[in-house]
Amino acid sequence: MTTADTTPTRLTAKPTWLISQTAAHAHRLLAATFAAAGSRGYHYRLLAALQEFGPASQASLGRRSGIDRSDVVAALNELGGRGLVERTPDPADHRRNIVTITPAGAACLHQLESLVAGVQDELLAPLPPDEREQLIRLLTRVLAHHASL
Amino acid sequence: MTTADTTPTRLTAKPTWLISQTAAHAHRLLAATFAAAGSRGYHYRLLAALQEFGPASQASLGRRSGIDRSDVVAALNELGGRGLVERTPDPADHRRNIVTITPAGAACLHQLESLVAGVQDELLAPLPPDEREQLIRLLTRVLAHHASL
DNA sequence: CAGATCTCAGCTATACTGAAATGC
DNA sequence: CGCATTTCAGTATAGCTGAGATCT
Repeated sequence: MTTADTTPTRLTAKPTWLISQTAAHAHRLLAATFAAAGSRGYHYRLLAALQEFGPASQASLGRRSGIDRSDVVAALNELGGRGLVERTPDPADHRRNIVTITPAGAACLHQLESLVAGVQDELLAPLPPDEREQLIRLLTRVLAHHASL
Repeated sequence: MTTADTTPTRLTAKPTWLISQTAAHAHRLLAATFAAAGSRGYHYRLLAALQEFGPASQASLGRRSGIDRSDVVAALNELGGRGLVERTPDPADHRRNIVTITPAGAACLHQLESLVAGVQDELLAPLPPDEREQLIRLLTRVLAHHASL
């Protein structure tokens, strides 16, 4: 019993199991990649949102990148400490901070972007291009359905 | 800025994002379902492995259900406290415990099983049967590839 | 001896809740 | 007033690591 143990088909046949296990694997790949670059997933997501839509409030950033308001604070503290973003009070609405990506932040994002692209390729290695597209379309539809409740 | 904020296409186009977000949603559904039944994911996985393969050592259980040796201990403590499993020393190998599912454990698993089936249906609601099969096959292949390294 | 097993203590990332302070 | 924003403190799960004690 020191070697192979089989996983119950009750589990392996279930979509939730397949998705969770695949996500866990993706997370391992991403976490290792980000850690090697001194970052983590939240950093990449926030920088990407800033680059694509420009300066924004923290609440808006959180909604765009799917990160809780509470975790946005901590992640921005880390990014700010590394000089990758800047936080300035919004003169038009004193409740808000306006978060801006710095040139160093854009450079960091650029580097992370190519690393992340490599992970996509590694994760979907066993699938040819057309089946990768199929998988992407199916997952997109599942997500869209649950987002538009 | 109080309402809709769009997610960057840089993120939404990436398989790792789609899979992680779908997994997060699946996890929310499962966690809520398990919590309502006074259990959690690890409990279901362990009970399923016990039912499908019969009594086993903790190490073997962990390998079958993909749970770390360390977490198996805690989860079995909880299951044991509720009388759903029994832990007895293995007379043939004094390092091991033999874990057995009790009738109460089997009943609990039966109940969880139908709840979990409902979650599968809810998660894949937007997909017709043939596309559900497609998604299952694609994910199975991805997982198989990374398992057989 | 090497190696497997069980247990405990602790860690990280993700995701989330509640509440306070402030401002619109 | 209700509501949005930022912040902090705390919770829970999943997935780990390291170490010790015990046994094959």
